[in-house]
Amino acid sequence: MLMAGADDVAPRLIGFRLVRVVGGLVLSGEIVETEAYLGARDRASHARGGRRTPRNESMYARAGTAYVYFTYGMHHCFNVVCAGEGDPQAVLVRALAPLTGLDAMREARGGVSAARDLCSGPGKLCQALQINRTLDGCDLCMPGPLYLAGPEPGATAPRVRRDRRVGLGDVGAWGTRRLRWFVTGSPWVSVKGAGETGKPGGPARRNKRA
DNA sequence: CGTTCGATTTGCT
DNA sequence: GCAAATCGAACGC
Repeated sequence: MLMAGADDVAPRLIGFRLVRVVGGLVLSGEIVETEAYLGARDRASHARGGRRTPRNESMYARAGTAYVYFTYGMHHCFNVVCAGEGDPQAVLVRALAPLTGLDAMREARGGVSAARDLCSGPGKLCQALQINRTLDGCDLCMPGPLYLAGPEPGATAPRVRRDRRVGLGDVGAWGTRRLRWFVTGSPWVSVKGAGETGKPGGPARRNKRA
């Protein structure tokens, strides 16, 4: 299931649970928003052009490996590597509906009180679940400090909507492809470009300098 | 070795 | 709406 193209895995991960075990506590949430990064050909990917560096090495690992990177000098983002070894495709997890360990999440988030603000963004959820580069490269398919679990038994499959990816620079046509998936109407998704208006989504943002 | 910039978040205008 | 925060990776010379 995890070994497939990122645009196939991303929508399927919606509804899965992300589980973090730390300090004897279990912090977890249901995945409600994902984005696919399609590998060497994808201009928005860290592996664009086949780039392979110490930072993105995990993207080239086998399906089910975690890719955690540090950005903007202060935030971490968590991805699920999903293609075959040597094929750097990954799914960015952008938001969770918190399930367990809410108090620990609040503390890790610096006293943020609103549950809505705990995991509604890729940087937020990493802070809430204490995910950092020490977890880069870990196996997400086995119970451990960080792993994936299927939807809760009996859970109804959420209605999913798709839209363009968020926060990209100028990546040409790759900026308009609808490679983001999220639960329709969910209050837990990242606010920015939530796409609940029904329109296709505005023009690609952040085109600094010509 | 210097410069640019980022798969973001937050707070202020 | 817009800019600051903050630092390492990537890239040019």
